[in-house]
Amino acid sequence: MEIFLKSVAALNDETRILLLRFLDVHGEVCVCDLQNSLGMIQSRLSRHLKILKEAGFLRVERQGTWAYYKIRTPLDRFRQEALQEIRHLDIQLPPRKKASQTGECSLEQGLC
Amino acid sequence: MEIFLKSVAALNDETRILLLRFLDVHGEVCVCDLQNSLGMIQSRLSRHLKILKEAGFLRVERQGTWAYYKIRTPLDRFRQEALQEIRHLDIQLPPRKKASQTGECSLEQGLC
DNA sequence: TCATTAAATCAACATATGTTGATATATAAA
DNA sequence: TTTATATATCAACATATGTTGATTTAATGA
Repeated sequence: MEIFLKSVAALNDETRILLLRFLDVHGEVCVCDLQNSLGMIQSRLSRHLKILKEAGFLRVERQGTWAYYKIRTPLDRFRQEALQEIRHLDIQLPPRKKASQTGECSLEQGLC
Repeated sequence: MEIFLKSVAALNDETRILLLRFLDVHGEVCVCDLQNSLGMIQSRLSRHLKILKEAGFLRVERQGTWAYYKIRTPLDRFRQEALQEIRHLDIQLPPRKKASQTGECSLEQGLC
């Protein structure tokens, strides 16, 4: 499918808009932290992150078992414009919980 | 719904992309001519034209029983950018059949 | 090797969206 | 008013997409 059509399809979901906004604000975030911050289950996040990545919005960098996602740079003109629109949306953005970095990301603490 | 989200939803369909491209090239076109040109049934066109209009892409002007649709001007930044992307898509655009203007648009000739 | 854990994938289900044919609405003309 | 015609809307159906819980995969460390 054309990359433009794929980009539009990727943008057509509120969960993915929230993800883009969150990553736009917080930079590089692992799936584990997204789970804790956004209160979403892992399979849901994994699905949406994949769609955004394949539409050219995100880049993923693996570090051990963690996968860190961030907005891809540079973005082409259309995706940049879309991101700008997303910045102007009235979104309640939950705070980032850095569970993985503080070692809280374990079964004992029930966070992941 | 936010107008941005509505715009994205409107763009997320190949029929509507084709309609935008067709109206971008041919200017003001009535539903009847769209039927003949694009080979689509009327209810399908009516649905998609409504969605594009409500997303701010199109304007409709009534003349008697005819409804002429065209790209709204001016378009805001994001929609303008989307239209530009659509101009670069590789779309097979069927020729315009001006049935309504040449009087061919009648039941006798089986065009409408 | 075995156990642990983060992330990806899968299967089942629910919801949303597009297509079609039929019907309703509205304008124009006889 | 009656008829014809362009467009809009509706109902039924099919397909696409999102959510969830379970399973699989892959990397790490004991």
